[in-house]
Amino acid sequence: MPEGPSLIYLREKLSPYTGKKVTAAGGYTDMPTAWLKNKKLLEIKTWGKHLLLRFATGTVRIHLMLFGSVLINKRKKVNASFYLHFGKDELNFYVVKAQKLAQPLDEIYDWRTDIMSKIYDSKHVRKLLKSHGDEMIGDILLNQEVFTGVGNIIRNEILFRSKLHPLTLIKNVPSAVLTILLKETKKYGKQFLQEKKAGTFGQHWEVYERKECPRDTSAIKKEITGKTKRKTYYCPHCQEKYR
DNA sequence: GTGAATGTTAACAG
DNA sequence: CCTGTTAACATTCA
Repeated sequence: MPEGPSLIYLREKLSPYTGKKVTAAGGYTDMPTAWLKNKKLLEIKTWGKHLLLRFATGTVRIHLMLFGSVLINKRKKVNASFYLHFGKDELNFYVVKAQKLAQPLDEIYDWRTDIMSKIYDSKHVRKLLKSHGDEMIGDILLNQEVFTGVGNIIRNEILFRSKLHPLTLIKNVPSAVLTILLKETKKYGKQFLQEKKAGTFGQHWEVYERKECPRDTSAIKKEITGKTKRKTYYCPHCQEKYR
């Protein structure tokens, strides 16, 4: 479920509950839940892969990690790690991490790096990249402080679409290529969201889980690259490694 | 039945 | 202390 665009979609599905009052809250999460009773859900926000449920006295931050899921007015057989009831309606969160945030969200989060944010600022991201010159582009794309909301699928797809090799050092990425990458990040994020909504997600991957490069039919490589312990899919033929 | 996966981090080893 | 590895997560899919 979770990369930045999935969270936007989730927020949309939960939006009817903004302004509604919580009648019960619980779950096996470590987070205390008693404080939520009779509180009105004021706002739902996201920061990358964080779902933020804001109440007057604090915010619930939910992370779906790899296995998380959310059901509205439905239940699984297993217990929810967190749930909220709004009268007859219920939101059930499974295998999620929930945490209470006390501070105002603007003090915690920099919205400029969130690829799905209205105020996403690619110039700012470019500036952040300067201090990571000796790291590899494939690694930095999963750094949530820099590319907030990018996950492994987005990472692989935008590297391919930018014809950029994951092992390229950030300082060696030509400025024009970086511009393309930043543009593709935003663009593919939008496409990801549209496909989620349309139910066609996964049908248009160009490199992720593909065997063959759609540009030149050469073999796609699948291996752990860089420091991040995640599988990288790339075309060694058309994704250039700049030195 | 097995292994891998859209993620993160605490715990541990060296 | 710093750095890297591993396990864990009331999972789910091919």
